[in-house]
Amino acid sequence: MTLASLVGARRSALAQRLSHYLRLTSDEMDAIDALEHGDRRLPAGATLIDQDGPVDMLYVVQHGWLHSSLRLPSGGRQILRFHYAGDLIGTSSIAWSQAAATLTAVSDCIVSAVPKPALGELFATQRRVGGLLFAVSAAENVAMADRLTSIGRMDSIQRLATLLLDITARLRVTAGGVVDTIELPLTQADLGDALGLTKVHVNRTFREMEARGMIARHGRRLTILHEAELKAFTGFVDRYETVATEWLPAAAA
Amino acid sequence: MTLASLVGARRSALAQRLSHYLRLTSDEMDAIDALEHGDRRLPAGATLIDQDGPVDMLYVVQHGWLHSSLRLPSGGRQILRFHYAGDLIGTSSIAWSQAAATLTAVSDCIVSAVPKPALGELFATQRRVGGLLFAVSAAENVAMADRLTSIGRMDSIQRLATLLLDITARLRVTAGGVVDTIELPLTQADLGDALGLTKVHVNRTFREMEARGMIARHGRRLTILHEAELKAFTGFVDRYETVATEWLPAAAA
DNA sequence: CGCGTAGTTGAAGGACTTCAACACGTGTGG
DNA sequence: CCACACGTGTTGAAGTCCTTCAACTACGCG
Repeated sequence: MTLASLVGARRSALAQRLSHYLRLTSDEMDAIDALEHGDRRLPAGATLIDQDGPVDMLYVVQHGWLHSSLRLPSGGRQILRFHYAGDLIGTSSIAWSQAAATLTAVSDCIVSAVPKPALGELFATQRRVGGLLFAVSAAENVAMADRLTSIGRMDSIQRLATLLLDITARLRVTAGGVVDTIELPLTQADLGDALGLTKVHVNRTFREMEARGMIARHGRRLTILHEAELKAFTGFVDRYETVATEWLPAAAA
Repeated sequence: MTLASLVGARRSALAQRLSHYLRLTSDEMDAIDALEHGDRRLPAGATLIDQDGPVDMLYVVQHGWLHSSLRLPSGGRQILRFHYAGDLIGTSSIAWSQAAATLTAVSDCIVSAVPKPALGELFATQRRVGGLLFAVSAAENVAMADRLTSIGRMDSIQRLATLLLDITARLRVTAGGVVDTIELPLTQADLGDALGLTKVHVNRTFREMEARGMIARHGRRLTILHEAELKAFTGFVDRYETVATEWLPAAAA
């Protein structure tokens, strides 16, 4: 038992996330909390990690959201995914000592640093948690595959609709309860970089979706009007709702 | 020590792959070999797992290659990635009990079945191997991000070039030595589904690349003529060459 | 030899891009 | 306090890349 657990201090967002999938013992939660070595506050727009720069840390998102992106030789940019509270990010530093992607804060954020060896220790000492992290990583892989499919095989309306559904689904987890209106801190240029479109065409797509009554916008506030229809239309599946855990061994004594 | 290791029987392709990244103890290799419960032989074109079908197994590719794909409500198909000897596939079954994607044999294949609980046991008993699998999964994530960027932000020539470079790089690992000519068992329709293009346009792109002297084709045999230039042109990076392991704990005694 | 699959080509059309201009809101310095 | 700059959003017109449709060729296999 750590002091944190005795005094009931707030758990790491990672521990909260993982306990959503699996009932963790307090030893396991303590071990996850103990990964973190210091918080870092990021204003919206700040860069946490820069592509091709050296990295020896991972981070846990505690609050706010970020995105990871790749810069192209030709000058373009592709936004790869968005990261929310409870996500373990910068995992490319696990496989290499150079960052594969750039991490940028979308909103004001708080992230906690995790040294790589601490994660190694977690795999060694907590029998189940490593497996659970692997499962979450597999789920993220599938979510990325969905994005790939969206960009490779759908038109601009479906692409944008899928992304908006994805963002609202993820934001709801932290917001709690039913939310159908979200505050989007992304520019249309950002959305274009995420969708493989130009900002001009993102704008036209927004207006077309409004004209069809799919969404409503007021400034940066965006409302999805017919969510069920939109999900059917795009074939959207929330990959983060559940993760199977029955295959994991029992927790260590 | 298992019998297999005593008599020097062939190691699982997964053990071979992992020992490329990290010097494994014979205990660790035995544990990895012990994951596998029976081989399965697949002719080219056969389906190993069908999207939305039930799954309770993972597979290790021992020989040949496969691809995973998603079918769209609209009838289209997106090929997500190719899997080669040493890959652990069907990992979406780790996170759910339904398959997220379809797995299809590209060439004649041999795969070994791995029950999910066996993998859980591996995470519990082999301190380092779980972490290594997590690192490999992180690398796969980045490779997928590269594909996403390719499809989202590149024109057809760059997309096709990137894919061809990727395939030759991966095939070389098993072929061993320098190979600049590969036998492509993929149809142009397959390539289109992988690249987010139509088969017609894949054909035109091939011919354009030939005309520019980038590649040569004779039937299904394909030669990359100026690999270095092509890599610079596309910004291709082989994400599987190395995986950092210095952060892993020491092997169990 | 004929049939099916894969590859190839042309012509027309459409989705998205590019370029360019303007509108709007916000913050900052004169 | 207003002028101005700047980032973001919006719109039009022209152009490009890729798709669609349709036909035809080449190849392998019964």
